[in-house]
Amino acid sequence: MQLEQIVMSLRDEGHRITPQRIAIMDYLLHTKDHPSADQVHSVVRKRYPMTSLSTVYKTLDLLREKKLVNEIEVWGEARFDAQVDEHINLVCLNCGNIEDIDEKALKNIQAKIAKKSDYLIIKGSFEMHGYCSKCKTEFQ
Amino acid sequence: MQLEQIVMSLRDEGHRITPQRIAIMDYLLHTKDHPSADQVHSVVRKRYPMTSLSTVYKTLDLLREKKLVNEIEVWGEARFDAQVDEHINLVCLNCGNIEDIDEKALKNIQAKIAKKSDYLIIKGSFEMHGYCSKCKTEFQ
DNA sequence: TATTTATTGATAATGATTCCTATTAACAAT
DNA sequence: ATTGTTAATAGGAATCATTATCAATAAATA
Repeated sequence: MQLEQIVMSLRDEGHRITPQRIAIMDYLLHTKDHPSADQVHSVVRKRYPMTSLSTVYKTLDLLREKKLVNEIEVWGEARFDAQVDEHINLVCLNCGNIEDIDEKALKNIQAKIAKKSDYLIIKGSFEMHGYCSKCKTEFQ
Repeated sequence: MQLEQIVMSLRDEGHRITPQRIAIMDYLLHTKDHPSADQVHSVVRKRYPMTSLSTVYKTLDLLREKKLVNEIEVWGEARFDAQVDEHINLVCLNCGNIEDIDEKALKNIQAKIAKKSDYLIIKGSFEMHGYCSKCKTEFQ
């Protein structure tokens, strides 16, 4: 999704477009870091020093509600990602790095479970934990 | 896994077997609640009032390290489960209820990802979020 | 340009988890 | 069975991510 589209859809729903919100969205759209709220704050602050941590939290809440960002919990901390399509998050147990990986079979599984279980399924959240390419040499 | 086996394997590794540890393990082995540390504490306390929350946390840490319990994060809170085989956790977005569901295809996916990615995969963690049978009528 | 009110920033409050340490008790050795 | 060693416990303090509060600010509209 493009920044322009996101801005328009937010504006359409009556939300105000502030420099802080643009900076946060722009950063998330262009990074693969899966940053925490605190990381978002320090990165955005470099260009927009007037951005507070409260605002970062509130903006991330808004973007999550609108399903414009995905949130996963790692080590008791929320990590954010503009990739909102169904995918698997690879989480490094050593350095905390996160990578996205696509897997077509997820859709099938999701459909199967939706049938099999008595839950009304809204979304999947799939993680695999291990050691990333940089860390794995130390741990095998 | 049976309580007896767990006790033996812990003792073999030099860990002491205390009434608190037995009570915690016994509860986890016999519930489907996926309780939080606090819930474990209050349930165990009914039978063993001398059990402290610190001890619950430390016992859960130990059991997690020994891969005798599974831990997942829901709403910023850890939830525990004696089911340690690969499975999917169904999480209710309304009441926080968690159910386990088996899905053979997970093994295939895990194998595929292990090949496809450059991560050294240790374990998977699969969740599907939605509304449980009790809650879903209010939300559709 | 003025008006309305959502948003922001700063700080306090919350709550799950971890840390700390004197006391207790499991268990091995006697 | 008794004792000694030391892991485990209790309970309170500390930590830290997140949420709540609210006066000041600035988008958006007329």
